[in-house]
Amino acid sequence: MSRDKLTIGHLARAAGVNVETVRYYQRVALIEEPPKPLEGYRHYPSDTVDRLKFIKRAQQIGFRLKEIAELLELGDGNCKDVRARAEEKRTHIDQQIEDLINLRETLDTLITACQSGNNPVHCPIVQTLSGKRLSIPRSE
Amino acid sequence: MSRDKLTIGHLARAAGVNVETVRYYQRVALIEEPPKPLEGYRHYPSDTVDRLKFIKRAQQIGFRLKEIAELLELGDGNCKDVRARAEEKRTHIDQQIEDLINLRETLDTLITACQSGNNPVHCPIVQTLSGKRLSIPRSE
DNA sequence: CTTGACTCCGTACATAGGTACGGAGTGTAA
DNA sequence: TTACACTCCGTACCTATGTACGGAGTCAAG
Repeated sequence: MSRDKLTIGHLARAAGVNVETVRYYQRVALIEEPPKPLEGYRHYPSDTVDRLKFIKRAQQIGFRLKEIAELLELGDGNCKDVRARAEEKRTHIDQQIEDLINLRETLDTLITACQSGNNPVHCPIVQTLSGKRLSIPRSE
Repeated sequence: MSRDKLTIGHLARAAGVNVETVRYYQRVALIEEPPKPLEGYRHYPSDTVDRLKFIKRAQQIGFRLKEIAELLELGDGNCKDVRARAEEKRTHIDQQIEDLINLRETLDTLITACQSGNNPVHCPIVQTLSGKRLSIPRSE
């Protein structure tokens, strides 16, 4: 399997990304740039399609490119290390969720005050942001 | 009240921000740059301290500078409009929370598979990201 | 009057993840 | 063979939110 050689355009279409994105990933060493033949275009092994899809999937579940690069280096056979990364990620996501929930509560408080107060001259939200009322939780 | 005139350094310290940040806010028209006197330094009204603090508080509850600029333009006395912005923001935060919760579940599934499977050669996480197992929810 | 701290101003750099452009070379189908 | 699509390559640009730098001017204390 995986015998085809692709040009960058075919590679990009196969993986569902932009050609420029492929070049960008080469620049940041996420994928390898095949040598340029003396004449003609570069040939990409079709494995690279999988690698690109891997990258996109990992991005979707919240890894950033730097982390994905590490995952790819760990590669297969380092299950424990990979799992550790995923767990770190999970902890971080958890914190983000908590922060957002706090934020939502603050907004709710403001919105409610705004609806009930109905003071057209001194909007409670503006008042609060101006530091004259209520309190804002410290940020993350 | 608010009769003092401040130099940019005093302004920045009073508001708890960096001098460069003040300049930046001027560049993006979030605060006004007072005219430069023929000699000496610019004088900032101390109201600007409040404005800077407003900006920082609004940032803490999740508004970005562009949105804050809009809030400041709406200003006081437009309670309904301000509330509408806050509600939009709330809706968006809600969506973010939902996305993150989905993401967390996906990670949990992967982590669990990784712990129970314990296959050192084919890490379930790597397998999944390689598109050979399970499924990843589409992103936001 | 000198020294040190501060301001002014334009510009570059930083992060993260790309996108866009322009000119030159190449591949291919009619 | 000509036209058109594609590649190659370097570079600039984009969003968002600032930070850093360097040289010149200014202010205030001693």
